[in-house]
Amino acid sequence: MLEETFRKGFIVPELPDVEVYKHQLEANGLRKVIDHIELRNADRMLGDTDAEVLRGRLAGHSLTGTARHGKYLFARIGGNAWLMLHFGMTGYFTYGNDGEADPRHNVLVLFYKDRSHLAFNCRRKLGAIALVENPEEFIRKKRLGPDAASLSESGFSELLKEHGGTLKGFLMNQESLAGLGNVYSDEILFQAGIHPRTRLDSLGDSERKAVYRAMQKVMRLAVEAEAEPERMPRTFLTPLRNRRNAECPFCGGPPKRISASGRHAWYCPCRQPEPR
DNA sequence: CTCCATGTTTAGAA
DNA sequence: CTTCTAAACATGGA
Repeated sequence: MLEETFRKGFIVPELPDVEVYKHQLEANGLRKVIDHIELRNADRMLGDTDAEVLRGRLAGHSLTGTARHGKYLFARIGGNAWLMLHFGMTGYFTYGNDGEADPRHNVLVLFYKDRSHLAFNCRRKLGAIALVENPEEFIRKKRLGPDAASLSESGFSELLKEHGGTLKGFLMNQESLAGLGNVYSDEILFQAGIHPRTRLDSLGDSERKAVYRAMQKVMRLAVEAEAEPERMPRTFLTPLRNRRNAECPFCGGPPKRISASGRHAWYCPCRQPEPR
């Protein structure tokens, strides 16, 4: 069996990507005994977690379940211990049999007794690896907002009313809403037909509802496309980012790029008019 | 060689 | 208090 790489190239993991990683972990990494693990150049990603303690908690044990909050993935080790992974800007999994291709920048490899292995590849090492006792407490300590995929429409509307600033900033701030980053916040606003610099206090009920519906739609379709831009619907803006001669799927014109909330926001004026 | 992409943390300004 | 901006981190690609 060939090495199976689930992600290649330059992809920035956000909620839909991490949801896909969660499915990969569930399909390939659970209920098999880990023989040993390898940590490579992972010191700065481990934070307070002691490498030897992590080694001891994983070797000889199995992962028994998964959880996700925002961009954080948790794998249950058993008892009161979870392995927490954050994919930063360049993280992804590979899975294969021992002795096969071993990509550079693997920071954590779980070698199973059945001679397969699951590797966490993190080229820029801006992600994180940790041993966590209680995911809920971890989420509280990080001050993360509610998971974007777990909110009801009314819960989302209330959340919008509790915060200020711009829509783009709200969607990207993990403390207001957990899971979305630069790429998907743009996609949601493009699908909703609302300008990224729209202020929260100027939104009406119908606009709050439109953002919620677009958020649900974008996340569902992105996961269905396994978070690969080229497999997303033709009406998505995401595959056109940073592409030369890109044409808006609705008007044929070139999408625009502006600075918003410290990032480059892509949008199209044909359906996202300047606010006020 | 420089600049850029991105998430998160931290610092500081308004 | 909130909101916004910018730098730092790592590293390959343009």
